[in-house]
Amino acid sequence: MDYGNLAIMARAGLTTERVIRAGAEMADEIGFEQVTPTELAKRCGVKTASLYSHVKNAHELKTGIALLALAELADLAATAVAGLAGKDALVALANVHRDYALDHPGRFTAARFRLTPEQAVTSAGVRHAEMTRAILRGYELAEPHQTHAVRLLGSVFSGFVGLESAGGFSHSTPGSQESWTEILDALDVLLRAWPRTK
Amino acid sequence: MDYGNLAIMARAGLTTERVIRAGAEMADEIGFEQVTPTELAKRCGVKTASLYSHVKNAHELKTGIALLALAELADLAATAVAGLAGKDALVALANVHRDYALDHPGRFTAARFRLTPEQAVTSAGVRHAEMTRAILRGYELAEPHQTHAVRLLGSVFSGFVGLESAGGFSHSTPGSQESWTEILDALDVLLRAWPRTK
DNA sequence: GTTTCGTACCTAACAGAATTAGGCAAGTCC
DNA sequence: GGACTTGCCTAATTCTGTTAGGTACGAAAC
Repeated sequence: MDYGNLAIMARAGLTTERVIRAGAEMADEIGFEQVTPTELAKRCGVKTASLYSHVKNAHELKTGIALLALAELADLAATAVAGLAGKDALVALANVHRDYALDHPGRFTAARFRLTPEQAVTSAGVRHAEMTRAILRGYELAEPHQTHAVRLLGSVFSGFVGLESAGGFSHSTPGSQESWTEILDALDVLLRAWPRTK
Repeated sequence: MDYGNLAIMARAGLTTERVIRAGAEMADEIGFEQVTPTELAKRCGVKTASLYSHVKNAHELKTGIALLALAELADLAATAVAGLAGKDALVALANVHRDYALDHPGRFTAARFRLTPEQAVTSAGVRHAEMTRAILRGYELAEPHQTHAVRLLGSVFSGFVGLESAGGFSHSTPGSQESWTEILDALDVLLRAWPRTK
């Protein structure tokens, strides 16, 4: 065995948590799809095989990043909407999603990583639904309309931000920021005039 | 060389088009991410290396499937909305997206594959935007509101269908179909009462 | 009918990624 | 100081993506 480099061979001191956190940063820099055990090991200053002490395999690594992103996003959302109601809360929640996607593109796509049903119910995904439901209190929507509205908002946030970060709006005018503010205005109007025909 | 199997070694007769079409079917069966030259070659009854006569590499294969899906979807949308206006057109266009995603999950995620700007403008993606714009004629929205509305509709279609096929709505009541119809009702209301404050 | 030619397909080889097995050694608890 | 845990390593295996170069099928040219 080669002990020539003992002095610089200090342990990296990795844990599962740190590995996943490093993976999340890597996703933001080079893209979620490009996150690979080999590349992540290089970043952690460790041989590839050593990662497998902390993470079972590549798929579990990605799952871990997805769960981390969902939790982070839920935390940000919770503090953003605290103390707000009505349109202010709506705008705050919406912007949390958009800003997160712009600041952390890799984590954002990770958050859309397909989870198993068991993982999904354990994840922070449920907190997102609860939070969306919370901001709808100001609009006085009874069930089942409230659930439908929750799903609409989730769809718009996820859809708009997904299209925007995929470059879908970048080659036409006006800029996406204008559309975003007007769409939020429109959603506010819609939630107050929600059709309750049934 | 081994000529023992000459009788069953007839040429597969592949072309770029057929390879991509086979890839699209494969995506629907096993998922877009799992579409790989190795696996596709098996399906085509050909050695892996032989695919590279028709497709430059794995990434170009995926791009080809994405462009195919976008074109198919645009064709379906065009015939679905032909002769319709107002809410009928809105519902028809929306359902084309949802039905396509349910029938062809692999192709649907392929349609969201990230393209280069050059590919994007050449793709059928522009036809989608034009079609959405067309169904908005019935709502008499002037620019720039029309563009904002186009983007909202795109976001809702893409977002809802994406969440639904990822299982996002499958563990709560009511069923996603109910939300879908109510959301379309709501969008119709919204488009007629679109805020034009500026 | 033979020659010519393009190309669909092959074999062979390699690089890189994921994964497993087994071993050393660094820090910890007595 | 000895024993135990575990973080990290080396080594080997397998699988996928990709390139290079060759062979034969099918059609068109002569």
